[in-house]
Amino acid sequence: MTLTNNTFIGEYAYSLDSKGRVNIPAKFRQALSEDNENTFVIARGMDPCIWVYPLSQWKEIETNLRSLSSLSKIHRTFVRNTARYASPSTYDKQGRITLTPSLIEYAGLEKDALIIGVVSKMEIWNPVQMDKTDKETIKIDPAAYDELAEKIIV
Amino acid sequence: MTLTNNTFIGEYAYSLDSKGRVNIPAKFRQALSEDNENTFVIARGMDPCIWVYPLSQWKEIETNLRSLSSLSKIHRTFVRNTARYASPSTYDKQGRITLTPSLIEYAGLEKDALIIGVVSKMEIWNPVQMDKTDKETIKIDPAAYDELAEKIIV
DNA sequence: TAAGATTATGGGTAGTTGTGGGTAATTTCC
DNA sequence: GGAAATTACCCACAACTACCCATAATCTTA
Repeated sequence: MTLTNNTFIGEYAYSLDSKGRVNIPAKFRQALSEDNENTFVIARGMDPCIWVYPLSQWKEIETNLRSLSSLSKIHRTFVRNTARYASPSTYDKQGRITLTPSLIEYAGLEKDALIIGVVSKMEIWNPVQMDKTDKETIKIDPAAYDELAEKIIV
Repeated sequence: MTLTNNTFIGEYAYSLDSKGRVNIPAKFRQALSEDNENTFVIARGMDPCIWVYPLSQWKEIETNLRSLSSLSKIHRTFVRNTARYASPSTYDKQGRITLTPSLIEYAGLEKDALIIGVVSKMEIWNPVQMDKTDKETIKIDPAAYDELAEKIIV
C-alpha cells in the first residue's frame, strides 16, 4: 500500500556502499510523484543528518529563498548555507542515490545508514548519531511535547 | 450489527503467527469505510502497545504534521518520532495485517495478541503487559477519573 | 440440527527488493 | 591530447515479502 504522493513515513536500515550510494526504500520511490523524474535533492539537515527532498518540494524552497532580500545579512547567510550543500540526485535502476562526500562527512556516515521518513521529506542518519540524538530528546520539555501531541494526534 | 463507520469497540484475543501477522477482527474490518482501501496505519502507542489507525484517520495526522516547522527543534523531533515507527498495512484476503519487527518489539508481543477497540482506533497489546497496565491504573487519581466519567457518560 | 458461509491460522511460491560488483562513458588534469 | 579518475549505467544473486491456497474451527440461517 502506498500512501499519499510525496509522503514518507517509516524507518529503514540500509548500508552505504563503497561508491557512496544508498538505497531509497521501495515504498518511498513509489510514493514519489511522476513530475519528480526519479530525482531527489539532498541537503544538510538542521540536525546532523542528510535531508532528502522530492525535487518538486525543493523547487518550492528555492522559490522561497528567492524572495529573501540580499540586503539583509541574515538572509544572505541563510540562503547561502541552504543552497551551498544541496545537490540533485536521480536514483539508478536499483533504486539508489549517490551522496556527496561533503554530505557524507557532515552526517558522519560510515557503513550503516538509517533512512527515516518525516512526512514531507526523508532523513539519512548514522544510527550511532541517531541514538545519541534520541537520548538528548528525553531532555526536551515534556509539557511542550505533550501539548504538541494533543494538537496533532487526533 | 456494525457500528458507525470507522468506530471500533470491544476486545478480541488473537495470535501472532511466525510471519508477524495478526488478524483484524471481522467486525472491525466491516466498520472500516471504503475510502480506506482495506488499509490501516500501525504506529507506536503512548502506552506499550501498537496503535492501529484507519488510513483516513492517519492522513489527518499527516496533514497536521506537515504544518509543523522544520526550523523548530521540538517540532522536528516530534514529527520524526511520530512518523518514524508508522507503517501502512493493508489486510490480506484472510483479513490479517503484517506488523513490523520494530513495533512487535516495542509492544513486547509474543504469541498472544489482544486487540482492543478504542473508538477511533484500535490497540494491540501483549495480554501480560495489558494486565500490568491495568494494575497500574488503580494508581490514577480517582477524583480526576470520576470527573471525566461525569462529563462523558450520559 | 444440519448445511452453508464465514472466520482464524498455517504454510508455499513467485515476484520484488537490497546489495555487490563490473563495464563503458564522461570528466578532469597535466 | 591522452592518461587517470570519476561517474553513470548494467547485470547477477540472495533474502525477503506479498499474494495465494488449504484446512479447521466457528457462526449463521433455514
